[in-house]
Amino acid sequence: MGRPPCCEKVGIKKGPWTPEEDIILVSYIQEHGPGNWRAVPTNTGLLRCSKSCRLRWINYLRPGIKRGNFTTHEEGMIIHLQALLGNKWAAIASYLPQRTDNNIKNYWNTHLKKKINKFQANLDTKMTSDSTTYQLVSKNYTENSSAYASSAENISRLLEEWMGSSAKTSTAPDGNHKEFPSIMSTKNNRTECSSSTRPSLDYYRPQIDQEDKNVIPADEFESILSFNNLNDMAFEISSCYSSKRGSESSGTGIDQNDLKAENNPPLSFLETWLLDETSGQEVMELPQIF
DNA sequence: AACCTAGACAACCGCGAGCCC
DNA sequence: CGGGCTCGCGGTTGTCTAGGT
Repeated sequence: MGRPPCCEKVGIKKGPWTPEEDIILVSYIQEHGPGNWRAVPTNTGLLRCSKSCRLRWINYLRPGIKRGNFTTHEEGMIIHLQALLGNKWAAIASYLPQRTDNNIKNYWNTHLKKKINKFQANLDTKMTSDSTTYQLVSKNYTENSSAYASSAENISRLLEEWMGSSAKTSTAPDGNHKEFPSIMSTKNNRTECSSSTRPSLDYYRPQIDQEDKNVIPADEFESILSFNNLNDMAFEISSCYSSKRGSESSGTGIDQNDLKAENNPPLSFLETWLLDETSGQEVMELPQIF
């Protein structure tokens, strides 16, 4: 077919955007709105291809983009959504409205994948027993995520078993994050949930090797996987789900605030949501396990 | 001080889907 | 129906910078 590659035209600039270019692009979009990217370079005089303009806007200049460090809450959401959805960064980003798919993808590749790999390596070296649950946790975080996510049944089973054998709550301090100047600033509205009835995760937690700087601190990892994070994620997903369905969900009589307040196992809820989404059922019920 | 290396993030590329004519 | 165009997504590469030697 031989479609000419993007930005192959002579005179098209590549590389990092300058502040001047950003200003031109933002000014144009403020006036005309995003879209019709083909016309942007022509009308602005920018020596960039339309695709580059679009990416610059979406990934960097668009209002509402939160930049800087990810919070542990966001990390937890990404980890579990990645396990559920695979490398569907756009889908994952839809649950983190302040983050772009590119941002999440980069963060996954540079931070989270390593963290999980280190955690797994640590588990492999430290845990020699043949615990069923260890195998479950280990399996959960090392299998190819895409293949793993391909089976809703498998997801359901693993998550349910995993939740059934976890998890101890730990306070997850939010990491510092910088807000993009002059853009929407949103704070996490987090609700603490009691977890007194849940068994300790200590058994599955990696042993701490003080001399090994590569080992992820157990507290940090646990905070990522903490019940609070999972519960928040379930709540946020349920909110999105609710907004997707609009009046349908109100017909179920389920109050999303109630969902959060009642300590429902979040992954069971996720599982329900996932399966429900797949089957197209109208009624969403929350199993009471604890 | 110079060089090297790894980490972090921005930007690019190739491909596919959807739309329009 | 088919071809061209545009947009969006996911993978990959490029660039910058901080830390180490």
